[in-house]
Amino acid sequence: MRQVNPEFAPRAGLSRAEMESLQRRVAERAVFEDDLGFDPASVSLGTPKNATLSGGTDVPLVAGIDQSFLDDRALSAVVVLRGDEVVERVHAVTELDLPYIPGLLSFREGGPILDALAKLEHDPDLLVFDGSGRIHFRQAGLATHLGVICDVPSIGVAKSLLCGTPDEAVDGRPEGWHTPIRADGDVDSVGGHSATAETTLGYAFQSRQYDSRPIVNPLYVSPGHRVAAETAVHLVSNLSGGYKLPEPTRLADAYADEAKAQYED
DNA sequence: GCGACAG
DNA sequence: ATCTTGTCGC
Repeated sequence: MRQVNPEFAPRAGLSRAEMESLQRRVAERAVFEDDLGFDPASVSLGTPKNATLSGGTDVPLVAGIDQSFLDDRALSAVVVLRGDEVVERVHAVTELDLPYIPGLLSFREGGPILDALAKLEHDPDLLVFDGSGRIHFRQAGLATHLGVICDVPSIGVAKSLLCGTPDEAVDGRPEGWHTPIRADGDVDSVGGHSATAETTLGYAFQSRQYDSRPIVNPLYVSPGHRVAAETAVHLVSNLSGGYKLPEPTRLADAYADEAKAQYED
């Protein structure tokens, strides 16, 4: 798929200040409102195998993206779904030039992910990333950064909270429960995007819970680009199928491990 | 100086 | 993220 805004692509050799500055420019360009180009209700698993809805529009293509690692190389995996059907899987192995630094994840994994996305024959209507979108110090997490570069609607699904504060305690909640993640002092207001105590950056969302002991932590869902926080949770809910992680992410995760085996000596 | 932090 | 055995439950 094509990079509509390549000027935001993470380049190697930037200073920390330059990376943070680029993130602010990304956040200014990001749209945290619905501009999907498709009906969110048409995104679901268990959609009939036919590729067309009653209205004549195509069922949206949803891509799940995840990484695995081999020494100092990243393996980025992308799985594209139409309903519950896998229509394409691609992966790329890329040298890493940065360590993991909280807040700068897109500079470590962004390049590898773009390499994988470039191999796609199908153009996804929605990108689902493993990590944060707007829930980020400069409101430009991985999902936002890559969503803006591709100018495709995107969502961030993280397994832990980078910053911000949940409205309510998140422990032991039932499936389907969700509560806003509000901006706090760690979050900067950027461009037209405020970061007051009322600003909803995303949601904690309980996708799965068991009747028994081990309490499952919620997911932290946030808008990447061209989607509202409320819609992002709705979409992730629609993409959930019996497991904690939404299906696109779960399949990309499994594919990243599967493909990794082919490169291990 | 202290705290706190996606993958 | 990654390193890893057993164990509990549907």
